[in-house]
Amino acid sequence: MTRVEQRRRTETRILTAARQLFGEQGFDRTTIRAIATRAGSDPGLVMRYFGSKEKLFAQAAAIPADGPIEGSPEQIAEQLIAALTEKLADEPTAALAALRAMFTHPEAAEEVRAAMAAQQQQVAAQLSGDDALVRSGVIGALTLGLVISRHLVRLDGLDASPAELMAVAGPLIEELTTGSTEPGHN
Amino acid sequence: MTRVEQRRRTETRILTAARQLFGEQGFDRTTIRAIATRAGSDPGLVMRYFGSKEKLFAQAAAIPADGPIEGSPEQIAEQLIAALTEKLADEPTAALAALRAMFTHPEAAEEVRAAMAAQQQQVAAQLSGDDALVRSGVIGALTLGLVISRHLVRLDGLDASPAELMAVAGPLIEELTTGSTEPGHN
DNA sequence: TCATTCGGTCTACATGTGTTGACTGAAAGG
DNA sequence: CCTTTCAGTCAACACATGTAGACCGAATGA
Repeated sequence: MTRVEQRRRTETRILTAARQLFGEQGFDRTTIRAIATRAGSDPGLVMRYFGSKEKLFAQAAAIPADGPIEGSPEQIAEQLIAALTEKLADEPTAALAALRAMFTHPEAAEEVRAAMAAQQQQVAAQLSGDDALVRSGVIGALTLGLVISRHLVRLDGLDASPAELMAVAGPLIEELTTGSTEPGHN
Repeated sequence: MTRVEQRRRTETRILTAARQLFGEQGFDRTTIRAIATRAGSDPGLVMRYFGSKEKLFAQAAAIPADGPIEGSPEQIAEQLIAALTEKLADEPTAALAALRAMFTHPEAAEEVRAAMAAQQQQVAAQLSGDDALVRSGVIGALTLGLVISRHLVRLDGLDASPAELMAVAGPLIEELTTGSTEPGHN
């Protein structure tokens, strides 16, 4: 087996193991030794290939960017619902690591905040009413709450199929995007 | 100063410092030494008074139980909205520790899950429709998402006043409790 | 007043962690 | 074929942490 190929395989195994463990236990409770063991490798090698635990985490917990969101409020709602349905699908190991580490690891917190803020700005720009930012924020909060409740907390009713969940949550998002409170305070 | 009084004061200072630090940094990143320092005390004393870091955390991160929730769907909605408004108020240091530790500390996770499940069961029991459990679960998820987004993530639009937030989120809860999807699947 | 309790402080230990560096053997390439 | 490179392994170090125990001085109570 050629050397570059071998190296690539090992790096992949380490990265996969890191993603799993960071996602299962968070940053602090995950040790380099545990990652190496699960990857069938060695702590020293992990360090040599990724530099430090921090750098390894940065690579493992990168959040894949959502596609752009634009159009009329109805189209916005449609895209948000599609995106959320995807996030509720099973085994989203990619963002799980960042999500779990978010509360104890400052960099992960920034990662998540940035990802959420980006989507929120896009949505708010298309909504009318002076509470557009609040409404888009609530959309983000609802999304975050659903993902966390399902995948991290494993809350009782949230283990239903994505379709069933969206049958309940979908109308909420539509209401948040299209149903505008009239301008002017109460 | 009498001895019992002195002891009570010191214990209180330690418990307060513990709540703050656990809430700010989570369980793993909070050290006994840091707690002792913030409390103007000593690590050994913390151990002697609380037994272990685990026991101290258990006392510091106990979640105050919500009052019972019951009545017609309209009354349910009203009570849920009142409870959420309270949770969105500023400085909820009590549950913050448990909330932040939830994702890395198994016991804290159980604590939060139990608290949420309890409320969820009460709500679901009063709702009609065969998706009652899902709807009450989504209520819990929305609540969790809002609290986390506001206090932990500090998401952009969520720094509005509780009143403004509830003007947006309130109708969602009403819809989830009163607006029932008709029995029978789609 | 004198012995005792106990809040408080200090030091030390065992352990687990990230990280480093030396070493080994096989692939690479002239 | 011989030298160089490099993936992989092993042992060790420096450090932080939870925890235990010795010690000191003031409040307590007989």
